[in-house]
Amino acid sequence: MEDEKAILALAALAQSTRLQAFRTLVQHEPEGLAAGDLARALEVPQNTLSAHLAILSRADLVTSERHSRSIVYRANLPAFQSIALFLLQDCCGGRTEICAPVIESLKPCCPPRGKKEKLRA
Amino acid sequence: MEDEKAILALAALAQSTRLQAFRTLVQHEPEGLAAGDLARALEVPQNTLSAHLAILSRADLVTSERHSRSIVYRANLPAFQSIALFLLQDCCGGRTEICAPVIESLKPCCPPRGKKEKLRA
DNA sequence: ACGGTATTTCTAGAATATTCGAAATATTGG
DNA sequence: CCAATATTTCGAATATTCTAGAAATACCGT
Repeated sequence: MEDEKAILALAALAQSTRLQAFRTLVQHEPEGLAAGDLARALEVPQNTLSAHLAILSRADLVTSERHSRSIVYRANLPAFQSIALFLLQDCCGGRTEICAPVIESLKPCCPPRGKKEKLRA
Repeated sequence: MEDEKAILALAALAQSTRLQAFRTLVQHEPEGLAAGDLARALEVPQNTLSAHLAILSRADLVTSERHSRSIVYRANLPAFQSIALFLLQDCCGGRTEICAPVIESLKPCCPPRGKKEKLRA
């Protein structure tokens, strides 16, 4: 991932309405959420949200698909993973020991495979 | 980590000079780099870089310490880890299966330190 | 085709960000 | 204290972002 893409994505998430929107879309994976429903959920005018969704879309963090009258938005999880990876590798690239703690912290949240969901803690 | 802090950090990194600056500081851990040296390395006027460093600092992504005449900046790696964690957990919170691939991708980059070395809880 | 619904585009004002020269501030050595 | 060095603050020009009302566009059911 090139810097420009990463910057686009970071900037897209660096705004409260958009961060909330992305979060909400993640929670509604994989069904997605119509633009209007999302606007209602976030209590934001539809045209304002539309602008934010356009920014998230340009950053490739969300995808959209028309479903009859509505346009259903979905979080683009692979793209999001790429951003996270880019950030961490950017830092790991120089310093191997930096990411290990992050991985450790992540494990309880995301059992890499197999084990039952222990995450109810 | 609250949203506001995360947004501050994301916005701080969502700018090419600042992203470069942070990256460079990570590579110079743990010695750090004087503001002037960093400006020279990035080929940016000192006062311009100063403004960017102030933003990174306000976002808690870098720390600074005076060393005689120079002010030495360092990447705040724990804070950076928090951001990465925040982003990933934000997403993992709703969807457990999302982070696993990220962890997988991260492993080759950051061997979990063969030893059980429990990096400082 | 018409009326109703869903979403986006247009537009514009206010707020914020970026850049950098010039001036100001802090620190050290003599 | 003075001169030299390192960094930050100030000021101003330019550019971008955020917001939302109004208008336009796309779609569906009848």
